[in-house]
Amino acid sequence: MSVTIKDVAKRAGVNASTVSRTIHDHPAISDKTKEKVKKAMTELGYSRNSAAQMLASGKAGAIGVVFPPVANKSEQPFFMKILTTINEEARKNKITVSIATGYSNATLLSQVQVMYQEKRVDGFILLYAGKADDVRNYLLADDIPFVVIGTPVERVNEITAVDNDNKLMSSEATQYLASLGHKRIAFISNVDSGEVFHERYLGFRMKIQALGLTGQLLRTIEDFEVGSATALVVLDDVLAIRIIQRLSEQGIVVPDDVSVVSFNNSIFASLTHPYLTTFDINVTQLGHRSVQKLVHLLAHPEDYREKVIVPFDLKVRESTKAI
Amino acid sequence: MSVTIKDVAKRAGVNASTVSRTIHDHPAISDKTKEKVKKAMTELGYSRNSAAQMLASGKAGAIGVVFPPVANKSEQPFFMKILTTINEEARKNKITVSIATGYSNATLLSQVQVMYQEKRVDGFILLYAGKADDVRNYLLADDIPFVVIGTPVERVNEITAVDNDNKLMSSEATQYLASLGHKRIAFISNVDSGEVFHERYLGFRMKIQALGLTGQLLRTIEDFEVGSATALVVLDDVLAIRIIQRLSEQGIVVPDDVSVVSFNNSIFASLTHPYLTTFDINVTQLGHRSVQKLVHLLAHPEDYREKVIVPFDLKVRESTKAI
DNA sequence: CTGAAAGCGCTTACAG
DNA sequence: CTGAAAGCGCTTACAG
Repeated sequence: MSVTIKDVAKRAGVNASTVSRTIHDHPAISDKTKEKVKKAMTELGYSRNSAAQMLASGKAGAIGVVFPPVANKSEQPFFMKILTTINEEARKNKITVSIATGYSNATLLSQVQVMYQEKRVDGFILLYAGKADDVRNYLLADDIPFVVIGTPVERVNEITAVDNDNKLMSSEATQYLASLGHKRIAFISNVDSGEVFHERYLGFRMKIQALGLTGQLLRTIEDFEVGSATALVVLDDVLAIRIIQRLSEQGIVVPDDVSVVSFNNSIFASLTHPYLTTFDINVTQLGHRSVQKLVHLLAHPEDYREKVIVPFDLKVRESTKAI
Repeated sequence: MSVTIKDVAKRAGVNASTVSRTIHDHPAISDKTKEKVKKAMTELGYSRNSAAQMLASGKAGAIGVVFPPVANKSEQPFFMKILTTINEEARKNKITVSIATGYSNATLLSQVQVMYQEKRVDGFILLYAGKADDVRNYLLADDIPFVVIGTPVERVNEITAVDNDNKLMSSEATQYLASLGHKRIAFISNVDSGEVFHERYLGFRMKIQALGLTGQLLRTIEDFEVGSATALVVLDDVLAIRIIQRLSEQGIVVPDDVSVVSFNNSIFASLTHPYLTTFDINVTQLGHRSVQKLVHLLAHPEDYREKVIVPFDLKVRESTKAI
C-alpha cells in the first residue's frame, strides 16, 4: 500500500539500488538519472520507511534527550525551551527526538539503556551536568556518543559539553552593579552545591576581589536579611522574585533601596514588577549547538571532545538602579 | 556483534520463530520451552532490534506528542509536566515518545506527516484542543489514531479526548467563594476565546445565576479595576498573580479586601504570597489516561471515540477568605 | 554510471 | 507445540 523504493524504481525505469543512491545523493549517479528518479518519487509521493532504513544502515536517525532526575522540571521553563530548540535543530538534520524522563537515576539509566540497545537512538543529549551519574558512566563506558548541556566536573576531556560561561556571567553581573556605584554587594543562593552555583559564586568572588570591594554569600534559609548590602547577585530568577517579595515585607524596596541582578531571563523575570535585570543565557543557541555537536560526533566518533561556550546577554530592566 | 534472535535460538536449541513467539508470549509455546528461551535471552543479554521489529510487524512502538504552535510553551509548566507523565505511562507500555514542536501550523503538520509516513510513530497525542487545525484535519482525513488533551469543538464524536470538566471546576470555584459569604463575584480573563475560557466562564455564569447572585466578566486590559467585587475567579495562576500585584499597587489587599480563586495549581500558585487558592487539574492523570486511550485505539482502531473526564481538586491556600 | 544480489533482524502464515 | 521459509523495505559491497 505505501509506496516503496521498488515502485519508484519501476516508474523511473531503474534499479532499486539506484533509487536508494539518489536518495542519498550518491556522487556516482548521473544528474539525469537523479532527476528521473526524483520525478518518480514526487509523482508517487514516496516516503522512506525509517524502520527499513534503520535496519539496513544500522543508524537510528534519532537522538535521545535525557532530562534530569528531579521532580520540579516543569517549574523551570528552561527544560521546555531547550527541548523545543533541540527539536528544531534536529528537524533540520532530519533527526527525530525521543525523550527519557524519570525521578531516579535508575529509571533514567534503564530508559537510556533500552533506547540504545534497541537501536532507537544513535546518541544522547543530557540536560544536566555536574558530577558523573549512572547514566553518564554508562555512556562513557560503552563509548556511546553524547553531549552534555552544562559543565561536567569529571572526565571533562572525554565529554563534549555546551554551556554558558557562568563564571564570566556572574563576574559581569557584579561589574555591572559596581558600575552603578554599589560597593556592598552580596551573592544570594538557596543551594550550596552544583556547578551552576559554584561557577556563579566564583565569578562573583573574583570580581569583588578585583574591584577591591567586600562581598558576602547569603544563604536564604528562613530568616533572610540583607544587612548592609545595597545590591544583590541572585542565583536565578525564581529565587530573585522570592527575595524581592521578602524584602518588600521588610519594607525594603527594589530597586530604590536594593538592586537585584539575576540569571536566566525566564518568564519569572517579567512576571511581576519590578521586572528583573537578568542575564539571558541564550537557550536557543545552547539547544542548536548541542544538536550540531552530537551530529558531528555521530559522523566522527573519534574526534576530540570539546566544550562550546555560548554567549549570554544582560537584560537591564527594573530591578537595578544607580546608587 | 549485538546478540540476535538467532543467537538466542541456537543457545536454547530451538528455531528463531520460537524465540520470537516466546518474546510475544504466544500461547501456543509450552512453558518449558519459554523458560529455556528466556534463560538463553538473559544469559546472552538479548535486546530486541526495534528497527527489525518495526519493519517486520509494521508497528512503530512509538507515539508522537504534538505541542501547540505557540511561542510561550516554556512559560506554562503544564507542558513539561504532561510530557513527563506521558512518557512515564508510555514506558510502562514499552512505547517510545517522540515530539513535534513548532511555531506554525505548517511546521507542525509537516513534522506530523513525516513522522507518520516514515512509520516512526503509530499515533499521536495532541496537547491542544479547541477548533480543528491542519494537523487534526490531516489525522482525521487519513484515519490516523490520535487522542486530544483538552476539549475539541468540531467533529467531537470522531475524537478521543481527555480533559477536566472545566465548567464544573469553575462552577465549584464560584460555589466555594459564595460559601465564604461573597456576593459580588467577578470572572477575570485576559482572553475572550479558547475552549478553556469558554467553559470556565460558562461554569461561572451558570453558578452565579443558580445562586441568584450577580457576576461580571472583567477583561484585564491595561487599566484593571475590581469595582465592587469582593471575590474573583481568575482564568489561571499566572494571570492571578499579576492581578494580585496590580490590586496591591492600588492598595487592595488579597485576601483581606478581595478573595481570589484560580486554576491549574502550577508553580506560580506558590511562588509569592499570598499563595493561591487554585484548582489542581491532575496533570498526571491527564497524561496517563491519554496514553492508555491511545494504546487502546491502536489495538482497536474501530472502537468508539470517547471523552475521558479527569477529576480535579481544590487547593485552598492563602488567597481566599470568608467575608 | 548502474544493476543484481545478499543481508540487516525480526514476524507470521503455512505445515506438520 | 514447533520449525522452515518468505517477506518487511531498505543499503551496500561487488561486478561490469
